[in-house]
Amino acid sequence: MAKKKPSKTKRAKRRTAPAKAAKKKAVQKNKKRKASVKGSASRRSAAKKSKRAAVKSKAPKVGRSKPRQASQSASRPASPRPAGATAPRYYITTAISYPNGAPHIGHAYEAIATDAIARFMRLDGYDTYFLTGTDEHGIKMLQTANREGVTPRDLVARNVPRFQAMVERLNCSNDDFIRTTDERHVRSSQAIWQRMAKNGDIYLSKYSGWYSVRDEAYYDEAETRVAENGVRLGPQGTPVEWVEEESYFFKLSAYQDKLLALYKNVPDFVLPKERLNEVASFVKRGLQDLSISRTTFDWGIPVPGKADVGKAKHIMYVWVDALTNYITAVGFPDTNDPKFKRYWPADLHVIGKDIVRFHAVYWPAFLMSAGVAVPRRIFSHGFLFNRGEKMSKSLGNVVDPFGLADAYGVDQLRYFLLREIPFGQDGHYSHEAIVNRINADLANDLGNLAQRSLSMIGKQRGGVLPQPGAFSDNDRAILAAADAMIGKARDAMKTQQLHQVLNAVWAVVADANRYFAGEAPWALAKTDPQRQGTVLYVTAEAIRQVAILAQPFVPTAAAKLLDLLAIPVGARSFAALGAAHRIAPQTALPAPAAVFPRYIEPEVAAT
RNA sequence: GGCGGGGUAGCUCAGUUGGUUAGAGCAGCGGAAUCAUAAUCCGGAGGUCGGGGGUUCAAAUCCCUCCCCCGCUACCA
Repeated sequence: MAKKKPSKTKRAKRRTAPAKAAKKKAVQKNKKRKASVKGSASRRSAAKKSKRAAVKSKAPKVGRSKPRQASQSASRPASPRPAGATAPRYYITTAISYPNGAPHIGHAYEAIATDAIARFMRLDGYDTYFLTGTDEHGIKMLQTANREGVTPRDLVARNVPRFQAMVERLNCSNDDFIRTTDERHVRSSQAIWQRMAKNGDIYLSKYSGWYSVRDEAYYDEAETRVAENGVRLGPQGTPVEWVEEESYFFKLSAYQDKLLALYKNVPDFVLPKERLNEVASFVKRGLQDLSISRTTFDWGIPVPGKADVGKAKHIMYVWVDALTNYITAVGFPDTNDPKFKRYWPADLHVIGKDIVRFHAVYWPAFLMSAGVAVPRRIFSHGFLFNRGEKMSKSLGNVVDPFGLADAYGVDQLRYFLLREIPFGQDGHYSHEAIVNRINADLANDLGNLAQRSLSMIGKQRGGVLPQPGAFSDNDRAILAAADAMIGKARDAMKTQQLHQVLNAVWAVVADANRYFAGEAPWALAKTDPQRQGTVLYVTAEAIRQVAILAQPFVPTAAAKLLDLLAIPVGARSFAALGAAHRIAPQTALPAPAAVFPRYIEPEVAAT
């Protein structure tokens, strides 16, 4: 996922190093079907690396960056929105992406996962509001623009559309795409600032430390050393000088107890759980006040009011500006806005593990100071690592979201990322792993099952779904397994275990294949047509439920499959699952067509 | 350095209030079937459960210790 901006506190530590690399491990292979029943999941520890990366300390804002994506798209195939005034509401967000470059797979992963959750909740009857967007201010943006000889505004105008296009390409169903350069966000940020100031939590002081012009970073004195010639050098070997800059500070230190109380009262405020433990221990050690403005550059939101102290013109530094996007989108500062009243506090902020602290510490503290409710949950996902270089060999640019989508298909990419990686843990992707999932789970297991059963109905049943006879024990068993999916899915979704949802659904696909092979309807065609009809009916019903539950993950293909089963668009929500809504017999079905094509290695041309 | 998590089949993992022959998926091997997207089904094989001690009638599961990996954090220079 992504990370965001760095933080800094007065002297901050430097850390610049980006993440490291990946671990090792090998690849996996697999082909055939997979699907196991129990699930496995384990999310346990997510390993990860990243830590450094995040903070930096440079002078002014600096960039955040990374993850998330956004955009609102209009496409969103299946996934009707129930909404309705009486429906429970669900507000979910991704972190906003830092568009100082092109979107990468980390942004795509976060967008896809968040979209799957949003679609799931919608299908389950929640009036869901899904937000994503871009975090456009900061010194990194300014530096990138300068390097390229354009203005920050030009840079943003050029890059943001790519993020919007990515979200659309990935078939994300976001309801809004916020940009921190939106006028609404400027007002919102200034409003929350004033609320915090009014509460007595903002004061003017000095942000100082050993600053390296070359590194554009502040260092702790301990990180510096004096060279033989008397020049003090930073860890990178560059000269540093003592700099004091006027800055506004937020009294984060005053929120230690309140934050600890929050973590204690809401044990699942941060998931996976290990992350909350880390955050809590960090807070317990004591919090320093936070520098929240800068005067050395101006690409940011101006600090409101009498902010211009002396000659210095302050702009907000990163976090206040960035985090506030979540309330801006629902109408803040107008707390009477219908959207604000309905959707805030957010139910879930999906973010990268590198920015957990900012969301679990700063954000709730800002909100408490401003007198606004805190979000209900922060879910931190892991990082993705490309295992091996095989991917780029014959596929060229596959590491970028658009390239991956072109090479494998959007549904296939979504399925792979959400099924292969326990949500919350780091994951690896490789061409082999993706192809295995596509062919084994999608093409062989589900696609082939649908194809063989539906084509049988087409060829031997005149395209009409048979009227079933009395159900046998085997019939009842597979139907019961299908009926039980939604319960398992909801259970897994309570803690965003997306891979477990898919695990439960595909376990039924495996059951259905065993059932189909065991009943051998192709043989029954000659010996017992009535019984064959029952088997085909039961199989179609199982596929129907699988397809409905697969919609959040593979929206386009699932919709296509439901079309093949002639399921009305209005009967595709989770409310249609279970024994009370069996597929209607004697319905004319359209001619079957492949829903999940098998991935065939492109001809290597080659020499 | 402190705290926390983890080292189980080729790969990804599940399994710990201790107890029959340690499980799944994928890969691999063999067989069946032939409706289907060279897909499906079945079966065997495959593991000193990181190493070493210990407790116990019995330990992957408990205790001690060592090695390695990862995360948060601290500090040393």
